[in-house]
Amino acid sequence: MTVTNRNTPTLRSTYRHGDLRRALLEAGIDLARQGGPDAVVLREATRRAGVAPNAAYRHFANRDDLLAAVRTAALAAVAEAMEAELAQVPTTGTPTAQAHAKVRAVGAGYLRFAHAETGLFRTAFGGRFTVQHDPDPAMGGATGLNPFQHLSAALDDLVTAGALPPARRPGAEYLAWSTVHGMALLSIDGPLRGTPQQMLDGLGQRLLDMVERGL
Amino acid sequence: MTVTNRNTPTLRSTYRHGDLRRALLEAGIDLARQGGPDAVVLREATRRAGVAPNAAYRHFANRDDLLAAVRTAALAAVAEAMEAELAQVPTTGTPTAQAHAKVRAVGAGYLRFAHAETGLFRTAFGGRFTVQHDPDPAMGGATGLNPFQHLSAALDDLVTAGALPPARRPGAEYLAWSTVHGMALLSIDGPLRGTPQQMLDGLGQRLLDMVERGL
DNA sequence: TGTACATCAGTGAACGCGCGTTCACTGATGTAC
DNA sequence: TGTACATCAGTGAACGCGCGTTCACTGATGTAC
Repeated sequence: MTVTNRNTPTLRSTYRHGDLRRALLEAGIDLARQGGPDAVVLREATRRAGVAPNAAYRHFANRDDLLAAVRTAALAAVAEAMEAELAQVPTTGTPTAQAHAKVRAVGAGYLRFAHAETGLFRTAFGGRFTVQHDPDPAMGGATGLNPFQHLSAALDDLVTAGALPPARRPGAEYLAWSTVHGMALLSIDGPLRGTPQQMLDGLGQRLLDMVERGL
Repeated sequence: MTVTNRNTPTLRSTYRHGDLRRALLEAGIDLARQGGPDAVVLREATRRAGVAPNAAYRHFANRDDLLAAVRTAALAAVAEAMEAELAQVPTTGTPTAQAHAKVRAVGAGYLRFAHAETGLFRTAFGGRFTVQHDPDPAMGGATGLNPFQHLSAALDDLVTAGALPPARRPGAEYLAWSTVHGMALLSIDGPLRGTPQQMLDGLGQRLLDMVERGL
């Protein structure tokens, strides 16, 4: 692992702390998990890492830089939740049925993540955010696809299976995403807050029915 | 207007400032309009009203109390946007057509408001919020209906007109609201940010098509 | 109508808070000879 | 292998900031007689 090369800048294999960057990032993720993006406080992260406040500046340009790293991790976690749902889609059944199931899996993963990991969800999608259109290993699970790309892929499958007219494909991800994003937020901050998971799941399924019929 | 009664606490008709409560509230609304809920800063509101910071405590219990008043005003503004759209629904046409048009009007009002008054929208629906189920003059326009109640009424009309099976009515407001809420947020904070109003309107119409078909 | 009094809206000054960030530093580690 | 040196991760102390909020006050206004 430790390859020192005369011609390239020397990379130290260890730091005094061990791996302070990772420790700070993980503290940040924990803070986000509990309190959303505003809870990602640089000083608190250093406190949890057992280090002086300014030590963070060796690893992150500033507080926003740390927050951005936390957000990337949160996006990856959303992608993993989707992948967990996708993995449960049976490979039996018609291509059409499978394609529909995949779209539902992506949506259900999103909704369940929002409910189970509220703080991380709000960190990923709570403030301003954009989506990348190219796979990025940092943002996905095994596949390297981010949440948006999982949705796109599922919709493409729907077209391939003949379950969605190609003419309706453009922009469809924004319609589907809107739907599921809205319910996620209503269930976190809005009037659906406090609704038991079971009812939320039922409502989520009705929502996905609506999208299937409506797209 | 000034009725002084021996048996009830005396109500002064004027204050030194004139009406500091209103001045602070309006400053707060202005701050929210420009920067969302976090921008509603008590000290800044007093600055704009030309008054010492602590003067606010004569009229609001604390900063949260001021924010709550601003939020109520923001909700009323959303309701008014909906009412403006509803007023344009032609009274000709079948009851079914009218009912559909009303649902669309409510949705379009919501989406347009989110785009035109981003800060107020985020103040109304950005953080934790609940909806009242009883009309409250403070929250509505002429009707006193809040945004949620407008949506409910429109869906009821859809059932009455026979365009929505009664069995599907319960919970339908959450499905419809989710859809439109999600797009509103994607167009404010998400990947739809910066999309021109015209395209957003088109996407919004497709979204409402989807809801109509899917409900 | 005039005067003494009570009310209470707004003042002026100060508080503690926790934050992000900068500075000059120190001393453990890796490197060159 | 040993020694002198350079690097740079983490330290310690301090900063200015703007915030919400509390305190004792003052003086314009309305009220009672």
